[in-house]
Amino acid sequence: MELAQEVGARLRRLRQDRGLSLSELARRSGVGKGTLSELETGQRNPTLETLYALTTALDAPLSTVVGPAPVQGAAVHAVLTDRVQDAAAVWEVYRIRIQSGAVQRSAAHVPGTEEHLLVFSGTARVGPASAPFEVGPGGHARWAADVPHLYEAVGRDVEGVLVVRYPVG
Amino acid sequence: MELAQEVGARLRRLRQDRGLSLSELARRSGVGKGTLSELETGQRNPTLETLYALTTALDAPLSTVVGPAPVQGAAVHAVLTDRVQDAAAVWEVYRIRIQSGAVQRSAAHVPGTEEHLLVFSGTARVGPASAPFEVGPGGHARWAADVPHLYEAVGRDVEGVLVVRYPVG
DNA sequence: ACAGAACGTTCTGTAAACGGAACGATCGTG
DNA sequence: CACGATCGTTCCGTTTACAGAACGTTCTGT
Repeated sequence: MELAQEVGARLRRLRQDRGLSLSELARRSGVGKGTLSELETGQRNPTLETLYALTTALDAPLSTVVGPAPVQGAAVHAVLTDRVQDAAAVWEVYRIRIQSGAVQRSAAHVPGTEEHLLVFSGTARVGPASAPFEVGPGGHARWAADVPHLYEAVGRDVEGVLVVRYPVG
Repeated sequence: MELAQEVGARLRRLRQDRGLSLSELARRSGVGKGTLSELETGQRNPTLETLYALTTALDAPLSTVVGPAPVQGAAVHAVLTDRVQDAAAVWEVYRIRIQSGAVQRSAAHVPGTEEHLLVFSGTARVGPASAPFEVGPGGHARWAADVPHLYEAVGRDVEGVLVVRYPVG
């Protein structure tokens, strides 16, 4: 998808999630109504100032509209917030939400891959498919991800941070 | 600092870190040399397309130039990558680097505050000032931060993720 | 059914972001 | 010392992102 279209779609979604009309957001942000309409439909290439005015009025960080796209699975919704590489390994940090009512299974990753989960809220059932374990709010789990593993929310949805480490190469 | 100036300064720094001349980056990114010069000095309000062309040529995510500013302390360098709030608490996720050769001390935070550290590389000495402990690569530590605590790198610099949880109010 | 208001889109004139050319400054190199 | 190459800045004509007006459409209330 075209960059401007992607950003426009995210803006529109963000605005609608907050129940704002296009006219109302235009008023609050000081951005022209016409400008906003064309931005949301991907017909314009916004300036930094305009994006900033809009995300501020929407009470969202700029990264919400320009950041990487979320990864969506059966029960897992994740967005990459950081990525670090050193001589031996790559670390990827995801903001993760596990939705209750479904189980997400993941195949084995490259040998040496390891995952960490830090739970903010809810209780998760994660780890190797053969022996998963539960982690509650404030808890931490670590498991080898070079075997099949799964993610599941026990009861309410789970919010947290997932860190994946895999060897470089 | 003005937004355009802040972004300009980050672009300049990013380019210089890679040892590129302004002319060379202009050539690689397809962005006009004059445009780039004025951007870096904060005299222009870049469009999304221009920012994208530049960060792509610099092999950096867009968030590097539009993301939040780093927090710098005696030994700790941290940037906030995410912030989540629910009914009971606020969670802040930081990419953290602890530089060796200095100890960073932190006063007690609000009661109920808790910190987690996930170490990517290096060995950290962290936790309550009265009883710190060591965490190596791939390790995880958790401590109460409502008492004085400290951060220190043992040997080489430490890279990792720091998560701070504090009660809402 | 008809006002009136609010919605999102399209139009219009202006300000400014763009690429590229011209410029002086600072290098190495013969 | 020239000479050419490359640096970053300033200038210029074109393109386009902007704010605001004008527009057709969809509600809501009397």
